[in-house]
Amino acid sequence: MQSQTPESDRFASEFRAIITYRLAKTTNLLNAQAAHVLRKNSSLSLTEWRVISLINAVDETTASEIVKTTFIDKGQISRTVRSLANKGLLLVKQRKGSRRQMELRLSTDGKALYRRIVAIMTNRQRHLTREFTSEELAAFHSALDKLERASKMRDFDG
Amino acid sequence: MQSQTPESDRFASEFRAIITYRLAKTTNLLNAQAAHVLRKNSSLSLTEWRVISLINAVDETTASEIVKTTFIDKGQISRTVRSLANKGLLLVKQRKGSRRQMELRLSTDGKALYRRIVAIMTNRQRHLTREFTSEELAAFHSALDKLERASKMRDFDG
DNA sequence: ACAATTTGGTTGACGTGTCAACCATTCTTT
DNA sequence: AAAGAATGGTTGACACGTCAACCAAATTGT
Repeated sequence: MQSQTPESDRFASEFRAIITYRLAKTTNLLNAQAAHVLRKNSSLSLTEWRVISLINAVDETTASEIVKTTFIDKGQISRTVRSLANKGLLLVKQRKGSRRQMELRLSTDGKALYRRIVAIMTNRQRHLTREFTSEELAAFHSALDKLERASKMRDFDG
Repeated sequence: MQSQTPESDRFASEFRAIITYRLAKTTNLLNAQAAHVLRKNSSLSLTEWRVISLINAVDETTASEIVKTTFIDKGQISRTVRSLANKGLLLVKQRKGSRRQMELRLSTDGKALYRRIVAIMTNRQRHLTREFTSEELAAFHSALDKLERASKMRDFDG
């Protein structure tokens, strides 16, 4: 092996400095990794997996609540919910006292699948954060918080 | 103001801890912001903008070099290059001594556009990192490096 | 009680991302 | 010099994300 920097060096200095570029690249790599792991161990897409773990976490929820927490598109959630229900992983029923809100829960199969996959994903999470001290991790989260707040602004001309 | 957590609290604790989830969400918010700013000030997509600034940085390059540095899909780069060339922002010519490699440079229009947009994007970058000390910024980059390295692993079952 | 607004969810159209197959050219090996 | 492998780039098919229009139910204001 001759060099472990796969990146051409002419680009490196300029672009490593641009935070959004770095962030997008790392996120893409991590999402691709997650998608790969999911494909290998299930028939879930990344979004499906996120929805499943979200529902598992609170036991029972609605589509709109998922939208509010994840910022994933309404339409995408709607379709993902249907696809999970079709696969028999999700139970959808009218919320009592409402003719519009849908109560979402994992089915028995859904719970079993969740348990199987979460074990793998927890391994992954451990692997990803292996080199982090807990201070580093906290600092990282706080940096993401700052960026998230700063992402609300829309105008940088004027 | 009554509370600055827009997120339903039932989800918060579980999910804030999952680093890839946090990362994906922040990246999506930032990408949406960038896309919005670009739409408002130009007719460039985010990928087009990235390709333009990449080319600007090195003055002259090829499609495959862009692929290697960005990890953006070959095909997508190919189409983006064509679309930029059609808009007159990019000059594409056969690299001398090769009948296959294409030399990519910004046209005069491309350079002018770059200068106009980069001013806005630099404002944005400043705004995004305003609350960061330089140590925090360095720590953040180093965290991304670690994650990037850890993203190479593919198996977490076994 | 009525209209106006908001909320929960679905759908269609369209743009972007991703994968794999493919072709022509160049490099390596023999 | 020919065969095989690697490289640079294009294309088509398809999955996924994003936007806007829409509908029905629920809430608010008068």
